[in-house]
This record gives sequence, structure tokens and C-alpha cells, in this order.
Amino acid sequence: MSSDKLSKRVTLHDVAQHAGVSYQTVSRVINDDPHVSKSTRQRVLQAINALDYRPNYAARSLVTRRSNLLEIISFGATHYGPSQMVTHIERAARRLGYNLILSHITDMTTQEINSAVNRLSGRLVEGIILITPVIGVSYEEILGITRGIPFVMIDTPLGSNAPGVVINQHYGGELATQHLIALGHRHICEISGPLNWFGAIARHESWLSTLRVAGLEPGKSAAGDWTAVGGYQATQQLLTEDRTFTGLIVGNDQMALGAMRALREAGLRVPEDVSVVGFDDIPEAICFEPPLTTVRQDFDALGAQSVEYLVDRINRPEQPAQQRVLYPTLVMRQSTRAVP
Amino acid sequence: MSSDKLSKRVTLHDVAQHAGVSYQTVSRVINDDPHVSKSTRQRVLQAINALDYRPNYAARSLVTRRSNLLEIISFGATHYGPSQMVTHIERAARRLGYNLILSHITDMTTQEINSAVNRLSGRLVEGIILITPVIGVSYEEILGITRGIPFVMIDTPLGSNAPGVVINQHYGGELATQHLIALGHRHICEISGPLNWFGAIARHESWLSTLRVAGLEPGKSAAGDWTAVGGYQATQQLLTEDRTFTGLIVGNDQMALGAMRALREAGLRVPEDVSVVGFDDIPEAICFEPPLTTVRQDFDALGAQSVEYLVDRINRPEQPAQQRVLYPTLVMRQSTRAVP
DNA sequence: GTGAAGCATGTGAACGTTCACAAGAAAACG
DNA sequence: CGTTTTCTTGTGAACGTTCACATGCTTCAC
Repeated sequence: MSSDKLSKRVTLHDVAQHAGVSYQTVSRVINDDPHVSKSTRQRVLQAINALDYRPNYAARSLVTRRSNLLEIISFGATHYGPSQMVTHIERAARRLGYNLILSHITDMTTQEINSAVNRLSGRLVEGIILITPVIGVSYEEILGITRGIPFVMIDTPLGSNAPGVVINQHYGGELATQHLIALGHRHICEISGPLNWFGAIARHESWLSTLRVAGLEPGKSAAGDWTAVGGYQATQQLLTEDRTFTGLIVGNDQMALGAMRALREAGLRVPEDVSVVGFDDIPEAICFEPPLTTVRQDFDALGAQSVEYLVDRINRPEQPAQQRVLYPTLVMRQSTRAVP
Repeated sequence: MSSDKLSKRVTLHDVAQHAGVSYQTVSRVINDDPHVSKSTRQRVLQAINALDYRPNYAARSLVTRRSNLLEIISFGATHYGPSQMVTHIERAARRLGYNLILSHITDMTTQEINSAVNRLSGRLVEGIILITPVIGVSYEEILGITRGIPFVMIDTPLGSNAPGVVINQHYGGELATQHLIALGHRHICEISGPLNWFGAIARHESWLSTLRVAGLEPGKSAAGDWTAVGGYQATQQLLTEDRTFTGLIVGNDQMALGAMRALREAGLRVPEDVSVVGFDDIPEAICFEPPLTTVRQDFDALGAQSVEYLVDRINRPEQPAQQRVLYPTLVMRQSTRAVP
């Protein structure tokens, strides 16, 4: 509550003078150096308060070569998953004493990532989180671009040797497919996500392999673009080729919404005629018509873990890269039922 | 593609030596100072390239007292609107040469905003965008907290004297209500958002006043929490009090999804028995059952404009505060129809 | 009571830029 | 051709911190 003038910023020296000590002593107090007597620390803290002093990060990071800054390079931030992650990444970063700078990219190209990194490399960013859910840039390229800045990748393929945190999408696909098989479905089709997304590929492949392992012939598949409208159109197209399936696996919940709409328009009831499973468990899924059975992804945990892992890598860079894996869960609702 | 050692950062001096000029000349080239001859500029640029030099922001902002950093303090970032805005704010900020630091807050209290500002005030943040859609902290308090840092508020009440960019929610509410009136509805109820959100209040009030102006008695109203489930529950409650309405205005699209579900379960068809209007026009709304008539908010424009206005305020701080207003539009689909 | 050890505090330099000013070279003017 | 003007380049200081080291004082052991 001081009447500070905006014309001059308060510095270490001002505080020092006010407290009657040297600037170095003030610096020690700020950085919690134990070699300060109780009484002087008290006095300095009072001075800091009285003058409303705030340490200048620019000056500090100039000499320490640390910035307390993390960067997040995200692709597809308008989608539910990524946007959810960003929120939780920020929260986790703050908890660990970092601030977060945002960088969205709209094309998954070396070019774009390069410019996102370069734009901030002068800021001495200490670590980078990359949300790179689509094919386009390899781990090796990223390694070249980041030039030694620690990073963690989210949504890379399972088994990649890049440091990262991923949700096991194969397991998720298996969960969905097994669920339908267990309900007695023999003819199961799929609406996949765009097949340049790792998650879409993994779910597609596990749909295929799970069916094969069960001795069943996979039905038709069509690809959507993650949106409800895309799911609607893909399902319409699927229906021109095949109208006899009883199970449908859809790459995410938004597309499932569109898919159910297309089915209904074609005179097929969910779940009486066709059982539908989605992915993600968006908050709205429970209010779909009917409430959607879906494979839940814990994006919150994904975000939090990725920051923790990144900070771990910053502090111990010599540690070999690892891939931390999270597992999705099946949420059963009313869009699936047993074949009569 | 130089084989730079990580042990030593490349500085102005290195570049200067490599190019055979003084460090100041290099500085001039970087800052596009016209007082450099063509040939030396050429030579310096080559040296910069060869050494892969990146200016150190910390050093630069130490002397210039500028950071090229904007902060966004957002509340409710898991909701569709805010998360959409953040994406577009980042894009707009980058276009204008700024980087964006993220700060989410979970409670709309002076305390929380204060700590979000303080946490970054040492970074010499040049401007702040506040997404403050709920009651809790007044403009005057914000003014005290920010201490002279330019800021722009999003989602403040219409007519507030805070500098800001807002969507005219009164107009939106009018649009929705007028639409139903024009279709012949006489008995119109409402599911509002939480009534500590400015937008929810504005829509609620304009629903009331539009009906009164038209000489109609407002129906019942219940408040939801913006989620589909919340809308579902609020509608169920509404139905215990009144089942005779033919029009329903719902505070956002997610709640409208839940509302339609509750109506259907109660044996009421949309739109045959009840016409429903939502707000926002989320991408899924077109695939609802039936496709939702809704009042579209242009969050992209809102985000972009707020950054432009903020930068304007940074450059011309003496300019008096203004409120820039955007207008929503009605998107007609199949959830509304004329009363027979 | 003397030397070593530990603690509290202070001093000078450095981090990598930009700013203000100076200086030299080239161009323009009478 | 001398003088002013313009353009290009260089020098020293400053921004606000932290780091490495120095200093003086206290404490402790023998």
C-alpha cells in the first residue's frame, strides 16, 4: 500500500538503503540464503514490504541463465483434448514454480515447430512441452530443432523412443472393441479419426487386431475429422456401403454425436439396432441421445504428469528418455447393449 | 547448421568479431536501424547466420524495460468460450510481436488476481488481458492491483467503464426471445447460466424485458451450471413447476443438450411441443437431436480484438478507456418452430 | 591466549544488451 | 577548396541482478 512512483522501479539498492544493509544482503534474503541473521532478515523483509519491491526477472535471468519459463507448443488446441491439457499443464507448471508461454501451431511441419522454438530460444526457455498428435515431424527432427533444451512430447506413438507421456490408445481401442464383442456383436464397423493422427491410427489398428484375434472379420471403416459434422458425413458414407453392422466404434465423442444422428436419419435406432462406442468422455457425452458409452481419457493427469516429467528432465538431463504411459477406462452408458 | 557448442552462448560480441565490426553495429542490424551501410549489414547478417546467433531477451529487456510479453488471466478456461478465446488471443498476440504467458485462476477473488499479477510483475509484463466473466472483483480493484500496467477486460458487463471488449449479451438475449415470439410462442421459460456470471445475468434480464415489452408474462426460470448435466437437472426441476410452456431459452448449448434430453424424457418433443434456443453455437450444435437453433458468439473476433485493443492501450496509454462491443447473431436450425 | 574455524556481511566484476554520445569519412554546398 | 552536413561506425556507461571472493567478527578448542 505504498505510494510508489511509477517513474522509477524499486531495486535491490533502494531496499538495501532503506534497511541499512548492502544490496547483497537483500539478495540473500530474497533467495533464502541461510547466512543472514534473524534480525537483519526481519529488517530487510520489512523494507521490501514498505517499498513494494519486486525482483527484476530480466536482470536475474541474465546472470543465472535461468528463466523459470516453460513453453508449450500445441497443435489442434481447438480440440477438446489439447485445450484441456493446456489448462492442466499451466496449473502443474505454476505449482512447480514455472510460468508458461503459449505457442500454437496450425501446421505440423518442421518449419512451424522450428519457428516456435526459435521465437523463444532467446528467452532462455528451460523446457518445452510439445503436443504433437499427428504425423509430420519425427523425434530426431525435434531433437535437432530444440538444440539441447529439455522437452517432453505428448501424444506420440506408443513405443516411440522420444521422452513423453502418452495414453495407451491401443488399450483404449481394445477396450471398446472387446466391449462390443462381449455384448455379442459380430459385425463391427468403425468411424476413425483422421489417419495422420497417431491416436486415430492406434485406435484403428487395435480395432482391426482385436477383431482378428477374436476370429471376427472387421467391418467397413470410414474416416472423419474429429468434428460432429465430420462424423455425420463419414457415417452416411459408411451406410451407403453397409447397413448390416450392429456395432460401431467412433474415434471420439463429437463424431459419435454426428454418427448417431446419421444412423437415426437412416432409420437405425441406437442402441436397439446399432451399439455405438466413443472415445474421450467429454462432459456432454452423458447427455447424448442416448447417453454415450465411451472410453475415458484422463487429460488432466496427462497434463500434470507431462510437466512433472519435464521438470525432472530439466533437473536431471543425463537420465535416459522414457515414455510414461497412462491407461484409459471404459465408461458404460446406454448407447451399447447386447445383441438379442 | 553450425556446430555450436552448448557450453557457450553466442553473443553480440562473437558476431561482431566474426563480421569484423563493433558490437554496436551488430545491434543496429538486429534492430533494423537504417544507419548501416548495405555491405556491412550483409556481412553481419551472414555472421549471424553462420554462428546461429539469437539475441538474449533478458539482457535486452533489462535495458529497454520492455519484455514483449503479455499475460492472460483467465477464469473458467475449461469452458468452451474462454478456451476458444485463449487460442485466438495467442494467435493475435504473436501476429503483433508479443508472447503470451498463461495464468488460470480458479476463484474470482481479489486475492487470486493479485497473486497472478504479482507473480509476473517482475517479468515486466507489458499488458494484461483479463477474462473475468463473473461477479467478484470490481474494475476499481483491478485498477489498484495492476498498478499502471495496461489491461483489457473481456466479458465485463455492458456499459462498464472498464477498458474492454464484450459481446452484447442483451442483444443476444433479445434475439433469442424475439425469435420465439415471432414464431408465435406466448409462454416462454428459461434455463439460465449461474447468475453470478455477467453473461448469464444479461441474458436472463433481456429475456424478462423482451417479454414484458411484448406484453407477455415471463415463464419460470431455473439456473444451471453451464454443463449438459446441469442443464438437464435444471430442466427437470423446471418441469416439476410448469409443463405448459412452448418455448425454452437456454443459457448455452451444452445446457441445451441436457435440457432437450430432460424434455424428451418427460415426453415432450422438440420442436413439436417445445421450441429450444441455445447460446454460443458450439461446433456440435448442428448435430444435436434436433439441430439446435442458437445465438452465435464470435469468440475468435473477441480474442483478436482484445489483443489489438490492448496493444493500442500500451502504445497510447493516455487514451481514455472504452468498451468495444461485438454483436451475436441468430443461427436458425430445427429446434424451433412456429406454434401451430 | 592464540590459532583455526565458522558465520554475517560487504565489494568488485560479470551477465548481454541498448542508449547517448563521439569520431571519422564521405558528400554537399558556397 | 574550405566548411558544413550527412552518413556510418565505434566507445563507455548503464540496466538490476548473482557469483566469487574478501573482510571482520564471533566462537571454539587446545
